[in-house]
Amino acid sequence: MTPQAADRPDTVVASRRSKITPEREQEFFDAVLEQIRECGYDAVTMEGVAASTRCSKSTLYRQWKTKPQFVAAALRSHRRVRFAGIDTGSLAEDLRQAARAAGEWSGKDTRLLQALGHAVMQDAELQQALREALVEPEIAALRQILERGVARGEVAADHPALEYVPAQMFGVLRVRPVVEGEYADADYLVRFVEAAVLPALGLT
Amino acid sequence: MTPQAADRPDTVVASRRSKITPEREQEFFDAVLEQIRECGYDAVTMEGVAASTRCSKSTLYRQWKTKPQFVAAALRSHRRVRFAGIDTGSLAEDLRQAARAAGEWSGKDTRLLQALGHAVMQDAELQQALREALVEPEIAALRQILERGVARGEVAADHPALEYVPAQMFGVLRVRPVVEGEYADADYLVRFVEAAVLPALGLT
DNA sequence: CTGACGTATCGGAACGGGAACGTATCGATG
DNA sequence: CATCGATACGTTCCCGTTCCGATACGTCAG
Repeated sequence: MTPQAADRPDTVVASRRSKITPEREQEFFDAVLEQIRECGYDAVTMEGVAASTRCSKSTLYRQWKTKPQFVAAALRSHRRVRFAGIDTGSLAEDLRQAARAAGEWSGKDTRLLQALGHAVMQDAELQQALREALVEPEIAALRQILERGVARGEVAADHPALEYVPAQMFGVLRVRPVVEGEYADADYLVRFVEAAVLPALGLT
Repeated sequence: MTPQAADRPDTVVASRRSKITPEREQEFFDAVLEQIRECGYDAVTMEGVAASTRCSKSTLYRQWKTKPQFVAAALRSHRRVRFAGIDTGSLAEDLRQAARAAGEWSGKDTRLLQALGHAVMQDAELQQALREALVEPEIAALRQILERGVARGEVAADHPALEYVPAQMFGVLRVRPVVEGEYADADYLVRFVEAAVLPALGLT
């Protein structure tokens, strides 16, 4: 169960009949995600991605059988946890930092989530890829922050507001564009945390 | 600037060479909105709407020039304020009632908002129709509830949590399906109001 | 180590198939 | 006699496939 040269034969063993370097692959992924953000999932075309990356449709279809699979692969490559590594020793400060981190999110991934929000209901693989890439890691990281606060005794483990914190953060993030017409930036989110989240948790 | 019979000549002046009664028209609107909820905006077809209402495509295109205009008309006909008429004399109770009202929202209009969320970025008329039909009236009604609470002295007019209440309500409403995998029902929203919103406003 | 050769992959382009928009025709009907 | 429903049509668009020449990688002889 410890394949070393077997599963990644490219860099060392070389050969690699595919001439697509990981960097090149990432260009494809970046391009399709960008087009999704701009035009929505349905409006994205393989031709468009091919054109914008100056590759051919054949190349894309050689690597991924179908458009949803291609998009799902792009999403999986996108997995990154932005709330990770936040641990200041204070729950209030952790949440402020999380808000700040989420603010940089704002434009890019919020639009992605928005654009894929409904397309996801049609394709199970897409659904799972989206959750695993953008939603669950962040939620889990946020819950960890809260649990550490509970462990330090800053909040009671059964405090009723606890369970709503992740939904609140993501909710405000996603909904401000609709309600106020502009994306939620770091400032807005930090103010929100201080005005609503912390007081609800009893952290003054 | 006060055309009365001119812009709505149908009901009273009647006759109207169009044989489409307002009830029939509403059937078209209901059908297209339902299909949008199920399949998303892009996947909705005029043929599908025609089939499901047993009318012909020609009939639809005689009344509305294009698909976005048709959908926009359907949205405009959908305008209904669900938070209106809430006035119990207590801010906390008003907010609980609003949460309950929003819970019935949940399935139908949340899915609609989700499905149109990105299509709206392409067509300005759609954008405006969606905001006027589903978003602004509810926000305005919610703000009125808050203002009455301020007027009664239940909350300070400059309480920092005030401005975030609408975004919080809508945010949690829209995001719970993504975070927890199920729609936000009335119970969930009322618990949320009591656990998070009211404490943040200092209403115990 | 070097240089030529075979071959698999690449990019380009064209193609078939299908779906949906929007138009047009036509008979039926009230 | 205008409007309805049905149907067929032209157009456009995109998915996914296929073919072809060009290119560059990997290999091996010298």
